[in-house]
Amino acid sequence: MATTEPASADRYHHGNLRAALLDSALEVLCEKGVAGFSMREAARRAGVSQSAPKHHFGDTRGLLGALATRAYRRLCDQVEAVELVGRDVRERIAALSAEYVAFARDNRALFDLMWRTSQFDFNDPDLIEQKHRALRALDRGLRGQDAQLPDGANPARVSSHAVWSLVHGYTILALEGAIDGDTSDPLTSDLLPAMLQLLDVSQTACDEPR
Amino acid sequence: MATTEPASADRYHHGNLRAALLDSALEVLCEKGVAGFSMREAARRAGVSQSAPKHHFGDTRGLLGALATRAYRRLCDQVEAVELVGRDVRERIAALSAEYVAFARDNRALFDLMWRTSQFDFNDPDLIEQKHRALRALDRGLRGQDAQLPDGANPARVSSHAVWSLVHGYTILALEGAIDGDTSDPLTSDLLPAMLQLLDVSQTACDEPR
DNA sequence: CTCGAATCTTGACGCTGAGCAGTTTACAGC
DNA sequence: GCTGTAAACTGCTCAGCGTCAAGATTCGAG
Repeated sequence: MATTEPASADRYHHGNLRAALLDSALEVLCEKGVAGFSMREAARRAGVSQSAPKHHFGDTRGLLGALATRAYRRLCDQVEAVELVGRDVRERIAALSAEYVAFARDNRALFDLMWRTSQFDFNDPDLIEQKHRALRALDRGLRGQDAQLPDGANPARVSSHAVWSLVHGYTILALEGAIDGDTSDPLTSDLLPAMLQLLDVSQTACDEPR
Repeated sequence: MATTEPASADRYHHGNLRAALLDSALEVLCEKGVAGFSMREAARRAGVSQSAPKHHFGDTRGLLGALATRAYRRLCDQVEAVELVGRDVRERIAALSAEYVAFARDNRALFDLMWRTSQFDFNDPDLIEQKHRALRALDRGLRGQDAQLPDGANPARVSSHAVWSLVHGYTILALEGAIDGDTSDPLTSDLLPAMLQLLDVSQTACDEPR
């Protein structure tokens, strides 16, 4: 549980409470979902009093924010790991999409939390940075063939946003059961690849925006 | 407020409490969001005791479920209204997409609720029916040129699911601020149409599912 | 060693959802 | 018109929640 210290049970100062609380909070979040989350429960599982989290996270929103920060970091890491492997555009996009869906499936409550910005506030600079880092990594990885274009270039942006929107929408709808996709293994499920095939990522589009 | 009866303030039996509670609950939901929703508050605004809702909705999940049912019905009605007008495939899809985004923008808390199935249970047959009705209407409207195909036909399904996924994903990401799209007027904003243009809804796809 | 700052506990307040007993009303049968 | 039963609603109670204030304990710089 504790990362560095054994933290013998009866010490007044925990030593590594912030990390321990994040762990127990994640546990609670996964079990009970965003709606059923409770800060007291997280504190209880970390073996500290109910108001111990206050000093580290302020309030519940702060704790959830810290959890979301960690989630963005992990997603970004996984995305970046994939990105390096693939070479061909379609192949890379397919791999990234599968990774995205897999992340959502394996960290469902966390994935839920990430796109519910009303649950936490964005005063924490670390949160902002990690979120932007993840978004940039996704945008970079999901671009079409003109991936080398400077950041402001429109067509590539449209393309990556389209792919991301499609994958994100599919992820949610499939997990919610609105679409009959097989989320248990998005790699072998053929619905997402078939849909991506409909997206012409090679064309630059925007010739006539209307 | 009350739909049929004036319900003079001091009557023991409200007369139309179920509808009144749905109204006040919607009001609370819009103001406080899904997370800050409170059944007591809804009862308070309807002018009845805290436990009055129990008889009509059971518990909070039941109330939220009833709210979601109404939301599905409204979405379906709006979708069906659009569907009849457009004739050309792309034109119809564009109109439907704009309608979808507009609905989400104008009923944000409600839209949030609709895709959070963990918040309510699906024992209510009315809820199930309205949701299926809405999904079928969307699927019908968002199909490509082969819209006449029987329901089991795969390619049309893939096409409509792709469009829906893209629009749904865009809606969420744009509303969450992750994408710089203009949700204030999805009709004139050019991001969504540009993305839809990338989706080749005319081709039947699925030639090689891999 | 000392003293301030950081960390954690205890106790309290008002809020929430939920269950239970009781009160008031509507209504069908006579 | 009367009565009994079911429906609709109230009031009370309980446990759990987030948050705050005050106090106890420990750390660490000087």
